[in-house]
Amino acid sequence: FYKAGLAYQAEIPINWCPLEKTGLANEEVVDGKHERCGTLVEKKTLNQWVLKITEYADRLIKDLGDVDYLDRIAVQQVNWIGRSEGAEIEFDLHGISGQADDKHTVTVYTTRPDTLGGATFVVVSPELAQKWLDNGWKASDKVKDYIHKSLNKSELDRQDENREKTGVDSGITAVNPLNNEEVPVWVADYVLGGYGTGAIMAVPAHDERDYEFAKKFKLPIKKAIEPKFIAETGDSAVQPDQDFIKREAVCAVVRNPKTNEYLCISWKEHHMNGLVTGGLEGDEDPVKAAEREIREETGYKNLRFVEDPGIYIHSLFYHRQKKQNRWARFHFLFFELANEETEPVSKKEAALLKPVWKTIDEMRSFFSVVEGTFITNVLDNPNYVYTGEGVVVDTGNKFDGLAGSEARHAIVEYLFKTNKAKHATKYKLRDWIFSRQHYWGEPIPIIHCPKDGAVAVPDKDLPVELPLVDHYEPTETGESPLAAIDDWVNVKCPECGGPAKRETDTMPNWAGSSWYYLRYIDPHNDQEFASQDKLKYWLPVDLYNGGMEHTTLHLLYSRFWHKFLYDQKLVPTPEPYAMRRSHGMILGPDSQKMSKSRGNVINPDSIVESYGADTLRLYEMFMGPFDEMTAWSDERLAGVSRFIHRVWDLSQRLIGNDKQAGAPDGILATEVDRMVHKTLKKVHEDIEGMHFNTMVSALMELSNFLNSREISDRLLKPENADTAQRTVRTLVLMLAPVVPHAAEELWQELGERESVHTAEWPKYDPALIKEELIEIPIQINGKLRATIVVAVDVSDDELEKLAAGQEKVKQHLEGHKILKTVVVSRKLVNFVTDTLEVKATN
RNA sequence: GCCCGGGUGGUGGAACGGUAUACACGACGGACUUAAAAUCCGUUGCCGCAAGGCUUGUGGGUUCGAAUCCCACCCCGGGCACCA
Repeated sequence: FYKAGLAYQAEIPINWCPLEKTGLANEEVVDGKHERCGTLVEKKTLNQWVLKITEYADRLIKDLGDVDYLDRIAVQQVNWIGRSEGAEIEFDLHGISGQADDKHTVTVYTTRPDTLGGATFVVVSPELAQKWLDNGWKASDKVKDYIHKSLNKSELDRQDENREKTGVDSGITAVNPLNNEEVPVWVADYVLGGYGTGAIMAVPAHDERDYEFAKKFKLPIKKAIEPKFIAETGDSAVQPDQDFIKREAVCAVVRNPKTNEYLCISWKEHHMNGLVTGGLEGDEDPVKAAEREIREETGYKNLRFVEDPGIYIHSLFYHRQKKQNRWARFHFLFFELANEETEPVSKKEAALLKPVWKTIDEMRSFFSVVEGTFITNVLDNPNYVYTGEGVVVDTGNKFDGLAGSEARHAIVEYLFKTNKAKHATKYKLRDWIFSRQHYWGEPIPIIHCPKDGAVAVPDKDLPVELPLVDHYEPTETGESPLAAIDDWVNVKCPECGGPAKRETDTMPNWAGSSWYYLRYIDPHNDQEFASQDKLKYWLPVDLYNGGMEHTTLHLLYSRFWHKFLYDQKLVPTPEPYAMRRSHGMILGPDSQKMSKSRGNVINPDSIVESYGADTLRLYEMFMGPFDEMTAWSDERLAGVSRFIHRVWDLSQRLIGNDKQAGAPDGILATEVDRMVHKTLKKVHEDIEGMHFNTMVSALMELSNFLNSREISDRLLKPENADTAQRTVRTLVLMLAPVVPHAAEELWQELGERESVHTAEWPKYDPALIKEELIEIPIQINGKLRATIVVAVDVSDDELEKLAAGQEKVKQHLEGHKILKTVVVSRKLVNFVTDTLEVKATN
């Protein structure tokens, strides 16, 4: 990695465990404590080796398309990498001296440049502010104090604060490049130093975090966009090839103060439910227009105008009566009912729609218009912040009317001309901190020379092995314990031959686990980690199953590592694992996670001791879907054990029938073969789909079938020995994957000398599975009323006739007219009658 | 808060839009036994003597037909979490 330019050293604040005196990876810290020892974690800045996994971020996302991972695993990987597309925008700063490069600017990262007009302040992270201080910014003591305190906050402090935002006015101002407005710059630790540029433009009108901060510190809130909703489904979905007719309109929110319900409208023709709305005629006063619409549509005439909160939304829909695409800009106006007096509504309106009163909760499920959720949110929450897409307003007509990505693009392009903005892509994924200060772990093969700097250990001296020591206690300084071992540390520089020192940090556990599967392919090779031929033969790994706890870090590191080797032409595939699945967890008998403190731990060894490994294995396969959690149950375990005994006894009896006299029972053979091959098909498919629980069910069903009095009596007759032998062989082969030990013994008893596990997997014969008779359900109005058994090749007409002739069916059809008959070939018959009413019961 | 899963009998769980509750556990009844365990046979979604009715978290929708598809909501589990 180092030679390829993908490893570097940096001063990095890390989590430090004061008890074990070692740096910790983020994943070793839980709730501010070291996961292993429970010690409170501290912050410490150390010089660390780091691998540039972020350079592979895009490929790690894109190549997920070429592999078959369990959905949620792929999704978790994508979320963890956290790619976001946005823009970097530069604000000029006033009132700062000595900032980096004397540029006196701050660059912010945003995914929403379309909301730039609503940026009423800028927030920089304490980390960035500290940099400014280092570069000579003369901040007030209060500001310096805040920066200092936030940088020294431990993980626990950060979480303890319950997310109450803190911050301080820096005294600096910034110029919004879109409208040249001068806005204050604040320092606050809700902005992360490690993400983006470490600074943001705050748009309180369209970002919940900024809104919270603005509220707390009484900063201005300015609207930059008006919500835009497009109907994409249902009756009013916009027609793709039609222009939009734009209308200014009002939307009346009418509350009945007595009941706290709101006046809604239900359109009769199409399924559309919303509020009272209407177009503005000419330069009509909006309040007047709203009152007129309320009267016309609902008849309520005594209204009290409450307020105009300045809410406008854009709603794009298809107007069915007018047959046109509409783009309505609704002006929301709030009214209360003075009294419930109404006047008659015109016939025309009454035919179209009817008024209904709904509470906010009822509105949620009632509304079918696209803006429905927005309306209930606004009514429900006085602090509702709209963060969705919208139409840009208030930019002096430069960008007004544009929306969404079009607006974002236009604004960035415009600012790009004056070097004030550019498109940028950011990731949540950070580079991989690769240093540990343990004794254990692979030593990082670097030699530090005062003259040549960090030099890679020459290939011929690899691998660097850990020295044998009596003690490997940690040191006080944060250096690896290896630093104290002089004759190991002190070496000659491979470049200049002068005195130099080995790197004493070691690699994390993840290092080895990133590529162990490659070594498994060729474990005795002493020339290379594996031969190219063997790698070509075996890679990629066909199926990698592992716990969910390794679906982000280990899996991501491992894929990165493999891709690096691929780039170095050391492995033949870009991805290590073709398929990735994950098993669920087995919970204790109390349905809780197993843990010593709960005392609900099941020890597999004791199960093996009392029931045997076959029972344990089969039970685990049977207990539930492979990838879901299930609670342990001793009773069910015993049930599985009983099954094994039954199938064992059955097999013994079948094997015992090796006499061959008389004419075999052909009907029995057909029946048994059909069942065996049906099971074979199911078992095969279930193994492929990893549905092991139903695979075991199928085997149980087969066993029950063969054990039934009717079948087993005949199967044990000497003349049917061939059928018995054939059956038991297939049965044993199918049992082999789930009860390997018992199956192996039975296999030997069948006279085989090779292992059952190397025997060829049986194939099912589709011809044997074919049924001659099938059972057909007969429904009336979708309800099962009878079943009939018919020949497989029955025609639809015949089927209908047979169905109609059934006694039960006749009974239920009596007095009803058949409106329609649905016949699904060889599947089902459904009679639809004139009424769904059922005969009254007395 | 966001992103994934999931919600079906007393229990674990089955079910290409087409007979809901396969398979197993438990429970109940019976056989064998002096007795118990083990084993074997039978019954077992709920209501009802029955005919029949009801039932897949809740409420709507699509369909001849929905556990399954669509919308809204509730609950449980997991992951991420001030990522702009």
